[in-house]
Formats: sequence, C-alpha cells, structure tokens
Amino acid sequence: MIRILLADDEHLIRGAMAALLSLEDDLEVVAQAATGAEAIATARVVRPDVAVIDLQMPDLDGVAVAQSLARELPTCSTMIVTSHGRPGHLKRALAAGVRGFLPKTVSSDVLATVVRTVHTGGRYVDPALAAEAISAGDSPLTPREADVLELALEGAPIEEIARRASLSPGTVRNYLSSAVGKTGASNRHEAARFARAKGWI
Amino acid sequence: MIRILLADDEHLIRGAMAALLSLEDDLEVVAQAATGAEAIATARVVRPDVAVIDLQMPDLDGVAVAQSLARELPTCSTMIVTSHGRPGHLKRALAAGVRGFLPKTVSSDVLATVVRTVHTGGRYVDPALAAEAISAGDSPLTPREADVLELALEGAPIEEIARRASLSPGTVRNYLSSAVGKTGASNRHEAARFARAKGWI
DNA sequence: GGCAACTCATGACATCTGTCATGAGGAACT
DNA sequence: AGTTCCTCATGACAGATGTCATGAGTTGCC
Repeated sequence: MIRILLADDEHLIRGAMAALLSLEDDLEVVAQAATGAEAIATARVVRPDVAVIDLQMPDLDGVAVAQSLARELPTCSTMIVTSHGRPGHLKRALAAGVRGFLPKTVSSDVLATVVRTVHTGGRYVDPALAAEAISAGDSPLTPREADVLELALEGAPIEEIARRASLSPGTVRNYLSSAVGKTGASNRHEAARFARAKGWI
Repeated sequence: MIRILLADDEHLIRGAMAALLSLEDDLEVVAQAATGAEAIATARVVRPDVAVIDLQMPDLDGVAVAQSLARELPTCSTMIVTSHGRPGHLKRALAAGVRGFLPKTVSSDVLATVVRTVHTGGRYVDPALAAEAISAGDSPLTPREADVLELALEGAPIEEIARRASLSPGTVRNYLSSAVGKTGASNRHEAARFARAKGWI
C-alpha cells in the first residue's frame, strides 16, 4: 500500500483527486493539505511514501515545499501537478529533487501510474512539458536583469522599479534595455511577458 | 436523477469531479467534454439537466458556452466553476443566464448542493466572489477605451495597437490617456493590469 | 431642437523610455 | 597577470508616450 499526501488549495480538486486515487487498490490518501506550510507540517507527522503537490498554492509554491520535503523526509518521493505548465518551473522542480511533474490535463490512470513510478524510485515528466522546457532553452538573462525584469512585470514606472531594486534609474534602464535586446521585444513590458512565458522570471 | 454534463479541459479534474458527483445517489454524470465546442455539441445530443462548465477552456470561454446553451437548451441549467475568480466574469456570466458560479476552492458537498439548487430553478453565487464583484464596482471605461486597453495588455507598442484597432496612433493615445486617468495608474500597462484585475476588460 | 456622451482625429508640449558610449570595481577562470 | 563577465553608474540623444486643447461627426435622450 502506497501512502499518499495530497496538497492543493482547491478543495474541490483535492477532494476529487483523493477520491480518484482511493479507487486504486494499492494507493491510499493518508493526508491532505490546503497550503504549502500545512503540507510540510502534515508530512512531518504522517511520513507519507509519496507527496502529490499542486504547483500554485497561496503561501509556499510547490517547488519550495518539495525542497523542504526532500531535506526532511528523504524517503518520501515528491511529485508536482500543475494547471499552467511554465518551463521554468519544471527546471526548478527537478533541481529541487522532484520526481514527477504533470499537468492536470492528464488522465487519472496516468496519475496513478506515475505515483507508482516515483514510489519505486523512477522519474516521470510529462512529454509535452519536457518538450516545452527544452524549446524554451536556458535563460540568456543575467541574475540582475531577471530581477529587474520581474519588477517590471506589473507595469510599474522605472522610478519605482529603481526604488524597489535599490538601483539608480539609469542602471535600471540599462538592464531593461539589455533584456529587451535579448528577448527581441519592443519594450520592457513585452520583454517581461515573454520572459515570464519562457519561465525565465 | 439529475443528469449532468461536465466540461473542463483538465482531464484529471474533470474525471475527478465526475467521480465525486457520481458518489451522490441523485446525481449522474451523463457526458463529459474537454473544450467549449465539444460541450455544446455534446449537450445538443444528450440534453442534460445541468451543465457544469469550467470558466477557462482552450477554445470558447465558459461564459460563451453558457450563452449558447441558454439559447439552445432552455431547460438546461448552467453553472460555472473556476480557479481564478475575476469579478468581471461573474457579471458576464450572470448576464449570460448562468445560475451558479463557484470557485474550485469549495468542497464537493457544496458542489453537489449547488447542482441541486440550480436544477430546481434556484441560483447560487459564491459569497466571496460576490463580495469581490461588488467591491470592484462598474467599469468607468467606455467600450472603446476597454477595447484599446485590452490590446495594450500584452505590452504591444502604440503603433501596433493602432493597427489592430484600426485607429490612428493619436486616437489610441487619447483613449489610453483617458483610461490611465480613470484607473489612477501611472501608465497604460499598469492601467491594463488594473482593469483586468477588476474584470473590466 | 438642444444637450450629453462617445468616437475619431490632429497638433503641440513635456516627460518617460530605450539605446549607446564609457568607465570603475569585483568575481571567476586561465 | 590578463581576460572575461557581471554589476552599477553617468551623460547624451532620439523616439515613444502621456497630457491637453480643440473640433467634427454620430447617437440617444429629454
């Protein structure tokens, strides 16, 4: 019997996935959590075999949870399910020791199969997401460029970005100009959206 | 027995919700669809009592589906479930004749209850979403301002917005300037994000 | 008919942004 | 020690953008 921890902030989906997994004879959902913090706390107590974590949760993001779990419970395999598969997340997730990475568009059969796969030490990444990640390539942005571009995401004026990054406005413009060049965009807003889509920020 | 059509592009969630609803004695999921078009086509054939539609789907948006269903199958009550509850959608949905509007954070009990409620002619809107919609208020934007602002969402330069809206660049700047003033933003990108958050575009 | 609101446009002006040249300082690698 | 890259900064310039005044044409309402 594989003991599973399920974490997703959407009750409906969490409950539904629990119902699905419980239909399998060899799977058992032993705990559920609605936030990242709750997931970690619960995992410490119930020590599940496999943790199925939603990528986007109100507090901690799924990858952060995976990182904690990998450190605290090495025997627990973590897999992530997500609605919006952005390439950058996959890369971060694998680096955090995640063993499975799936979009929520997969069927329940696949979900159950992957739970078994990661439990026996295997890995599974959704082929479509993997292809996307490969085609997205590595980020050409320097760390600082990425920082600044991220602050530009919400549409703030340069003045504010400079304050929030503790940089001079001129420097901010230089980084943004460089980022715009690297992304092929025609202004920082387009560049920011592009970089976000590629998972670079 | 209430006959239900379920539409959601995420297999996992659709299958899971179907499993949950089927646990109820008086509910029966008679059809499932992964896209808006598919949902409409299927509904024409199976003529369900209640349609449970996801708001965001690859082709048609949930509200558009609801509109078609209301016209073609007046006996079928439509309800919408969604992950990201933006105020504007709720307003549009109610205008389209949707009888139930829920975030996916609700429990399965609530889902089943609401299915029964809309089937008997009642209405149900999640209280939190309703509150949000009220606090968002009515859009102060004129239709054209909203159009132009929407084109500005992706960060395109004015030149391109003008082409896509078939307007002169000067006119586009006027509309955007007006929209920026009304939203209290400091540039069109911030204004666009703000308006989107309020559900105005 | 008169009024108000919306749509579309032009021109002028100030400011904001994007681009480029340039340079100092630090870290990493050979 | 030399090279390369990143970080941070300044100054200058052109072009993009935001703001304002103004006006013509349309529609809907009283």
